Amino acid sequence: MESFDKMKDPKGRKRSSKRDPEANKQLLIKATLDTIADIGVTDTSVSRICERSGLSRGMIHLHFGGKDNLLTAAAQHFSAQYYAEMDRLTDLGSDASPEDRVMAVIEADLSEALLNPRSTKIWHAFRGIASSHAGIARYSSTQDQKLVETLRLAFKEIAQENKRDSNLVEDATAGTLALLEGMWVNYLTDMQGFSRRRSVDLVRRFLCGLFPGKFKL
Amino acid sequence: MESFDKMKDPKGRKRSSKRDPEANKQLLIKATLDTIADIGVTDTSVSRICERSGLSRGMIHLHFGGKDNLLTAAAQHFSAQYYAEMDRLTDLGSDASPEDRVMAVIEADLSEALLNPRSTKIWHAFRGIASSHAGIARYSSTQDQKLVETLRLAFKEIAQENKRDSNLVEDATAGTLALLEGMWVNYLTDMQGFSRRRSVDLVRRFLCGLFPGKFKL
DNA sequence: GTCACTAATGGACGATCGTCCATTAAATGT
DNA sequence: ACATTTAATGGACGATCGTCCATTAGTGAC
Repeated sequence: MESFDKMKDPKGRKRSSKRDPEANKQLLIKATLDTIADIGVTDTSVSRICERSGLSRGMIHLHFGGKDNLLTAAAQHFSAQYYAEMDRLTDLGSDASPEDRVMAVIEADLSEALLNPRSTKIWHAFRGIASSHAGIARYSSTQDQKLVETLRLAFKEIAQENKRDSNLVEDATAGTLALLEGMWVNYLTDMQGFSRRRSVDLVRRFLCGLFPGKFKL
Repeated sequence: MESFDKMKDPKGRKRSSKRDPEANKQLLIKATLDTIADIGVTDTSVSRICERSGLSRGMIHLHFGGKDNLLTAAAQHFSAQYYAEMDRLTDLGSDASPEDRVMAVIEADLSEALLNPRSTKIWHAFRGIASSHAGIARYSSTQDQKLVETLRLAFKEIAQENKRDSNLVEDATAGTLALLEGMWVNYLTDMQGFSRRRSVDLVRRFLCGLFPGKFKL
């Protein structure tokens, strides 16, 4: 009747036709994020998530111990995926100029890979409930330490050439992240009228003002 | 037994001891916003709102026709209140310099009157569900036409003195609003570590870079 | 093939959701 | 004073919520 071929894992072992707890956990997380992006957190219920994932209603309690934990896991997954993609997109050679490294972060953050309808909706949905959901709050901050450090270091290199007061580096870092936040909001509010190129240029222009001579054009 | 004095309206007529539909509508809106700030949109139910307002459960359907409409009305009220307060705080004399007018907007937006735990939580809660709630979406945009126009006009006056390309005014306007958005997010994320003065100075510094010689110190 | 074990199912459960309405209470008109 | 109108109440209603568990099904060991 049917071929009983076992689907092979990348690692070659384990992984049969049915029964794959880890895959199902990922499937539930995916379904959760898709549902949030589609109909909003408010209407995202256990039933709806299971319905979308094609799994049974008991799975959430089985694998995550409840809806709240699934939501937290989804937020964590989403955050990790964002920063992983950010890393991938900003992997310049180690000899890249600090300006280029800063601009790489900006362009990555505003690229379609990171800034798209799905991610913006999810991001703001999580942020909106973060203050009443401790688990999610941990993953709804832009203050990823590594990314902040990347910017801070780059700005430091730029600043010490034309030495200025110490706050410049901190202000440039915080200001850049704040500007990017604002761009995401603009995108969420009006996706049609949003222009990635114009947004990149706007941030660049602000940085050009902060570091005269740098970030030109 | 009891004095039957009618409480007098400012207008002197109408307004008795009980039965005040308009006041109850406002009470419900207030209770809705307080509940959202307190326990989040997700847990804000009809019962909880009524419980907080001290009114009966039937009132919402009676006065607003349903929860959704109440939420929309609350978003509208919140937005209107924000802009009214913004107006009040930026009511400089008509001879104020454009720089002062811009800085007034920035300082108002970051003042405790507008930026406080309650307003930030409500604001982001509404924004989070805006994309799945058409009624709320209309009131969760920073793009209040009047405020944008205020900034645009001020930047125009500044720009034409040291004439530059046409995009400068638009970029300064959009960038300022984006920076302020980012500051609100910073505040929501870390209220303890947030400094109003430093945030104002950060925005000023970016503008100083954009308009050399202006916005100094 | 049998057994032990774990993944997965889907329905039962009480709680709560939002809506609606018959009833009561207050204000107004005559 | 009484009738009319409108505000306000609070419980009934079915639907859906999230949790939990008895049961079934798939897997690996022997």
